[in-house]
Amino acid sequence: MSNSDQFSIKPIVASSSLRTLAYEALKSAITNMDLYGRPDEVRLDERKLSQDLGVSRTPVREALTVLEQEGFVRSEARRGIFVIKKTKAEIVGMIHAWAALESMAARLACQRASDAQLQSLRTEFPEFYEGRPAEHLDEYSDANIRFHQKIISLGQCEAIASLSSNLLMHVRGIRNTALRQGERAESSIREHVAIIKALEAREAELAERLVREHGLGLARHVDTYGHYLD
Amino acid sequence: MSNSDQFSIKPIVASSSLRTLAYEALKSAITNMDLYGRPDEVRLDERKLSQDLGVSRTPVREALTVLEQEGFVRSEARRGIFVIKKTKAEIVGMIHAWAALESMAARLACQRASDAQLQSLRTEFPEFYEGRPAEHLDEYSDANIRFHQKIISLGQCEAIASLSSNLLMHVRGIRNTALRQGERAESSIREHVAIIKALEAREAELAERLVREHGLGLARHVDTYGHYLD
DNA sequence: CTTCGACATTTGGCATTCCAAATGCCAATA
DNA sequence: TATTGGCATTTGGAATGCCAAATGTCGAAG
Repeated sequence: MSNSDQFSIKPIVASSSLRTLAYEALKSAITNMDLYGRPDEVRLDERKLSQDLGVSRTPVREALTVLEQEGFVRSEARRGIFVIKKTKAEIVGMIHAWAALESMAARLACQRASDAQLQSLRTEFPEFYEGRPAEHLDEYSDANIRFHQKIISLGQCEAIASLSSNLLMHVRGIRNTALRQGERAESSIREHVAIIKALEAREAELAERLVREHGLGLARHVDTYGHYLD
Repeated sequence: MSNSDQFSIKPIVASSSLRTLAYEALKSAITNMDLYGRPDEVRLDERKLSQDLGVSRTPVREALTVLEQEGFVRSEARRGIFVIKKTKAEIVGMIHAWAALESMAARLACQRASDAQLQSLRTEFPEFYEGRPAEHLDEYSDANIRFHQKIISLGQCEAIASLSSNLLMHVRGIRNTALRQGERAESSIREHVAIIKALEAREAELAERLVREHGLGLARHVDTYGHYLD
C-alpha cells in the first residue's frame, strides 16, 4: 500500500542539467540569428561561450555536440565552430522531407485520430475561415506553423513527430517569409481548408495527397523565389 | 606557380578523432548486440568503456551524447547509461517514417535521376529476377537493404538520405528477420520488381505509391507478427 | 526478525589542466 | 620588395580530478 494518493505528488523538480541549459540558450541564439543577412560565416568560441554562460567548457562542448548532430553547427578541429548556413538546395530538401513525413502523418491521422480530434481542427484554426489573411500576417504565420504541427501530432507517430520537429527548427524562418511573397497566403489557406475537410471525412489517400502537394508547392516556391538564400 | 604536378600528392591523412572512433565502436557494438534476447536492460559504464577502448572518459562521453541524440542510449544522471530497447510501436513508427521518406525519394528519383541510373537498378539487383529467394536468404537480405538505400540515393535529397540512414540503423535487424517470416520474401520481390518498372518508366506517382505501400506492408507485418519485441 | 539510518561506494556532471595542430606575425634573408 | 623560417597565440581535443546524488551494505535498535 502507499500514501501516494493522499498527496498530489508534484514531485520532481529535477532542474535541467547545465548541458541542457547551454543547449537551449545556444539553439535559441542560433535560430533567432539573422544568418542570411551577413555574408561571412559566424564562428563560435567555446571559451567565450562558456564565460558568457557562466559555466565551464564541458557542458558547452556537449551542447555543441548535439547542435552539430542536428546540423546547426559544424566543428572543425583546431579551426573553430561555425554556424551552418544552409543552401537553398538543402532547405528545399528539408521541405521535401517534411512534406513526406507530414503527408504520412495525415494518412495515419485518418486511421487513428478520434472524431473529436479531427473536428477540433476546424475550431482550432478559425483564421482559415475568415478570409483576408494579408491583414494579420503575423498571427497567421503562427497559425500556419501550428496547423502543420497539429496534423503531425494527430498522426500519433513518435518517429514522425520527432523528425519533423527537427526539420521545423531549420525551416521555421523560411515558412513565414515565403508566406509574404506573392499570393502564397491566400492559396495556402485554401489548401488548408481542403486538408481539413479531407481529414474530417477520413479520406486518407486524399488527405495524404493534399498535404504532400501543399508541401511540394512550398518547396517549388522556395526553389524559384528563394534566391536570397546562398 | 607550384611543383604540385610533380608529386602525386596523396594528401590528407586526417585520421578520425577519438570521439569518432569511440562512436563507431559503440554504435557497432550496440547495433550488433542481441537486445531482444535478454529481458534485463543493458547498462553501460563510462569508466569501463573508456578503459576497454583505451581512451579517457571525455571522448567516450561525447560519443555517448551523440548516441543518445540518435536514440540508441538513454542517460540518467547518477543512475547509468542504458541501451534503449525499442518497443514494437516505436519500430512500427520508424517504419512508417521510413516509408514516407523513401516514397518521396522515389518520386524525386523519377524527376531527377538519369536514364542510366534508373536502368542500373535492373542490373544491380539481378537477385530479384532469379526467383526462389528462399534459397539464398542471407544474400537476399543484403540486396533488400541495398535496394532501398539505392532508391533513396536516386532521390538526390540529402535531408531524406540522412534521416533515412538514421532510421535504418534502428530498423536494420527487423527488416531481415521479417523476411524470414511467412511468404514475405516472395511478395517482397514481386513488389521490388514493380517498383523498378515504375521508376524506369518515370511514373512518379506510381513509384511513390508502390514504395509507400511496400513500406506500409512491412509495418503491418511487424505490427502483427512482431510480438517478440517488447 | 524487521526496520532504519549511517557510511562507503558507485556514477555521471562539471571543472580544470594539458596538449598538439593550425594560424598569424615579424624579423631575417635573398 | 618578396619570401621564408620560427615563435607566440589561438583553438579544439583529450585527460584528469573533484563533487553531489543515488545506491548498497551492514549493524544497531525495536
